[in-house]
Amino acid sequence: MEFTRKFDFRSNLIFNGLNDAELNLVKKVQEKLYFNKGDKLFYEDGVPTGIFQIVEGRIKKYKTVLDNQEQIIYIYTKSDIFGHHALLSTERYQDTSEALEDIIVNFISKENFLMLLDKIPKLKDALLENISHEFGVLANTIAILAQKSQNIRLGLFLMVLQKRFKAKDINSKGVDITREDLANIIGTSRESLSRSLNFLKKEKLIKIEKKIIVILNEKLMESFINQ
Amino acid sequence: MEFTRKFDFRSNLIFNGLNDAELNLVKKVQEKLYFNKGDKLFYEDGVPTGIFQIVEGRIKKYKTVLDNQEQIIYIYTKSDIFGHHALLSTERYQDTSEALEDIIVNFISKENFLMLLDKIPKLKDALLENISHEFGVLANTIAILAQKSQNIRLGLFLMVLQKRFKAKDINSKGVDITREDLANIIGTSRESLSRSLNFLKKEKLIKIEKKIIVILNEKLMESFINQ
DNA sequence: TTTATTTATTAACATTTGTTACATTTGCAA
DNA sequence: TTGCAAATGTAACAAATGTTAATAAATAAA
Repeated sequence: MEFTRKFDFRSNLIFNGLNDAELNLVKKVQEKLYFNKGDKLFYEDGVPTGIFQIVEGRIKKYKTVLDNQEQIIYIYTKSDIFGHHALLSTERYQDTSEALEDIIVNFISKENFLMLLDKIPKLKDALLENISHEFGVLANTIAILAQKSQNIRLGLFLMVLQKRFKAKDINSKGVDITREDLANIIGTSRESLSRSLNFLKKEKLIKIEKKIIVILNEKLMESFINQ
Repeated sequence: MEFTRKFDFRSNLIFNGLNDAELNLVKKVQEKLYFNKGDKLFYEDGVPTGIFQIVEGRIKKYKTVLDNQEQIIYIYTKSDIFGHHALLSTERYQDTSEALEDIIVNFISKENFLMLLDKIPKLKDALLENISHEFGVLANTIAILAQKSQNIRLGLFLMVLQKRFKAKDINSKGVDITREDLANIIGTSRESLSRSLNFLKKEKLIKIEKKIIVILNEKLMESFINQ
């Protein structure tokens, strides 16, 4: 399977198969919401309120471990849909989602979303397909986190993020993300992450300009990751 | 949320809401299959053939990383259902499933399963609920693997496995699993796992009898995990 | 601008984990 | 049983990562 697909949720495709009438139904119940950088759209253990689709900006979804540790599960970008898992599992939110910058999202309340599921049968199929795919993405993530060294984990997630950011934002110059967040993606500390960034720089696999990390040669990086 | 539930797929509940007529439909298309220890029920990258429910025995589901590394994603036990993700995501199998002992499974072919989905609408809802829940389980797993030390990872997965094995098998005396498999669950080497097992023994959190690992005091182990 | 505050980097040292090599135990077949 | 092969355990050393503390750079506030 293609590299990107193995680590990408592709949740933006959920509404893809709908016809115009069905899309109008969706649009009718969407509510545009604005959040500031650092705002939390929902909290771990909170009661699910609805689902979100990003119009502009990025959010991080993370789990808190013992109050002082944070593990980022995914960085969502423009057009991605999230928050549906908790709704469909009839459990509480399993994670927290927080805006990485000022963002705009389309919100659909739980009641409206369940109504849509009722009126548009193929939506259920699309969701089944999407969540099953996302399950595979998390399984891939587990394998990488558990089996790979820090340098390789970093290289891999930098590839994933650069491709994702460039696909969603024509102006993206590379991976612009705080070191703290990047450390919480690959499961290490800020200090130790710095060391790994230095290693990749020394190997001429990346450069850093104004804190933005740029992969210099994707082919080389891929062979580094697969070593 | 309850400790066990956070790490348990609960896939055995998928057929739970069905009435007698619907259950009969399911039974009619189930085919009993026998596998020997070490047999593989399906392979990573293989075309999905159908779904499986364990009648007797256990299987491990794992991903292969670069031919020489193996990451176990889950240990399935009696009554668990698996193999549905690949079918629903319309992708290839994302992992390999292998019998840990001689096993019996009920198999439902892809065609029959899709027929069941068509004839029993609530089955789709049950699957949506289950896979959404499983998504949360994998997210929890990621957080533990990425954020916790080896000793704590070991303690936690021993708890999860002991509870799972005892719930499904009245005769279970503890965690009976090869060291290689246990290492591939917590993401370490056999040698290093030995060291961690020794540590837990020294702390009087476990004992090992005839290779079977037994947690001596679940309360104590829980507070160790949450330190 | 200047200053304050946050964020990032670096270095030194401690701890954990990986690796290699070998010893021991266990399970199974002859 | 006996002997062999596989699985498990141990020890010593190497490498990777965690941690603490100090410095530097970038950003926000005055």
